[in-house]
Amino acid sequence: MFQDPLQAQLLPALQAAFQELFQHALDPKAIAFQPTRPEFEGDVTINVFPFLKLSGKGPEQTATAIGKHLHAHVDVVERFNVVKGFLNIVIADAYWTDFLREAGEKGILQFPSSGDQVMVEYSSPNTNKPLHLGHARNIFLGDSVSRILQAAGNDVVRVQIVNDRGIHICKSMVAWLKFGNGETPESSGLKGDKLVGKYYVAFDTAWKAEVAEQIAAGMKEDEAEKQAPIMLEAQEMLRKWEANDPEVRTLWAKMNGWVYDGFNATYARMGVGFDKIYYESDTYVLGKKDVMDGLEKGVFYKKEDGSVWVDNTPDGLDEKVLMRGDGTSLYMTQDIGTAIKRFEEFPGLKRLIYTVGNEQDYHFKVLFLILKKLGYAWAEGLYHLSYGMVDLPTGKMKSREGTVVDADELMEEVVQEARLAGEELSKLDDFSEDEKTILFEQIGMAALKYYLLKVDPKKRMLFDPKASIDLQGHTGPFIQYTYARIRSLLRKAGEKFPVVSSQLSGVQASAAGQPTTDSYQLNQEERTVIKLLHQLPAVLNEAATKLDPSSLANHTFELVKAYNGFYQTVPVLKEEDGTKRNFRLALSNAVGSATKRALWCLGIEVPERM
RNA sequence: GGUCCCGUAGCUCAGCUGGAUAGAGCACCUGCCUUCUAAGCUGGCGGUCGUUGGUUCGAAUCCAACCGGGAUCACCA
Repeated sequence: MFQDPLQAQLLPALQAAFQELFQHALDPKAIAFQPTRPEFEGDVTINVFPFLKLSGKGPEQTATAIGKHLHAHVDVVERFNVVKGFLNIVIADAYWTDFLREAGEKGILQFPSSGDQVMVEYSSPNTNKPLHLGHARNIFLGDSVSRILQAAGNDVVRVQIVNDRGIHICKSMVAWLKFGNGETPESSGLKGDKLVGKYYVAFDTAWKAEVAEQIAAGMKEDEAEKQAPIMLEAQEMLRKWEANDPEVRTLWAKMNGWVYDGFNATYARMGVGFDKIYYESDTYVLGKKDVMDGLEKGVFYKKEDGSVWVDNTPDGLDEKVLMRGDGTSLYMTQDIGTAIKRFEEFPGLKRLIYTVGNEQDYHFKVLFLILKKLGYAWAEGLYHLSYGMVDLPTGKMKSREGTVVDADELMEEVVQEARLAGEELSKLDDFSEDEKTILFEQIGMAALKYYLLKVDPKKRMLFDPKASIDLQGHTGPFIQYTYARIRSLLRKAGEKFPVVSSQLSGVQASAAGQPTTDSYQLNQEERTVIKLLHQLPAVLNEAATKLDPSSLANHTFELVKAYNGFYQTVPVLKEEDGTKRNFRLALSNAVGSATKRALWCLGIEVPERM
């Protein structure tokens, strides 16, 4: 469990002060430390309004008394001032310089191992069509949350469950047999998932034509939709699949194989991976036994037609069917069985996080409740990482209307845009073509990932194509640029002051070998940067707790923004005072390392130059 | 209709365990490249925090109602 080291010093001191001054105990939960607003002097502010009832004194009096006591008893409290009920505390420079030294030595964004194993499920596509923008939000979110949990000390198992069976893939198979003429990814040059998606669309087109024909011949619409010959073929295909028909199974395996090749190429470019992949063709048989067990235990009940239900009305939900009357399974049946299987396979698992869109909020509420009712203690560790839909400026994405944004095309576009912008700046003349390709890939992907991750996951968001390829302002490339400038600065420092470069991780040694942490006086810009750096671990902790990368993304932006202000106004290499220069190099180094690590948590790479 | 989520600057978003004069980016206007990378930095413009009421010393933040937008409530996945 992470605790802010500064608050760890101040909190007990504050409680002791209050006890001594006013003879009352302060509830630690009632105490809120906040960063002092920039218009006042101070680093940490304590709001004493909530304590007034206990202190029996006015706000100024209370704050002043506490301030004096803290100043007298806590080393790091340099001085304080009181504005109304706000006690603004100035923390000693030595505290910040000590922190910076540690940050340089250890890195601040890797917490000690908790030993907890956490499973994160994300992506989980169907195999009948390529990945799109909606998947991109899911995948970047799941990947980033996995990284954040790892940085916070957890052992993370990344999984996805691929929906590789069902009517959807049969549709692609039927259409491919009818219209494909044996087309393959090799013969067509099409990516496997794109090829299969093409036949899914072809199915839909042919089916619609048949429906229109039958309606023209006098059939009712819903009847025509069900009775269209091609639809009957797809259903027949599904039956054969379930009967293990060898021909159907072979075709199914072949086409799914194409899709996986395509998905893997997309995942590779996204920079994400999985430790284990579940397939619904394996898991769809799971759960029936568990439902029957629940029935025996009296957790579920059976209706006259033989279907099995759970009554969740006492919990404010509805009744839910878990198994059909004919004994065949439903989505819920499989999900129950799959969850149980996972905890059997990974007995050490503490938590299981499902990254799934918020249209399934109800489904997961019911699923988790059912597993609790079945008596599984681990059900407390289940969590639905629910995220909002991605809208386009033109409205909702609809696959039927062809308004989906393809993930591969999207990535290609942002990378091309990065190339255009990069070539224009003509800063990269000495880059080889290969180096440029890598750089533009990094920049484009940073733009895309940051754009999708900076927004609170649970909120619906708008995808503006123009803004997503922006390289300026509140963007991933802006942060990368700051990092590249820091790296450049440090490279030059290494050339000009070779001795210094070996000491960058330590602030303590000046050119003369004298310790400087005790006496170093921070200027305004240094102080601002170092405080934001100091907050970063708490932000990581919050991101890990809330499973929300956006807080980390936003704070990292604030940090590098502050650093840019420092960089612009405070000389580093040009500083003649060796102590100051070393300190500023160490500060730059620490910001660079932390930035790199924070971006890593977002799945974003950093270039050494750009 | 029941349940859940959302509504903050022209646009996109922070802030929401109640606290000081509500922030950032984009856009628009302005200044800064003979000095460490100008993919940067400065300054300016821009707000009845959906509405109304309540709780409180104090509300964008909590509560209620209403308005507007969305999701969900299948023997689909």
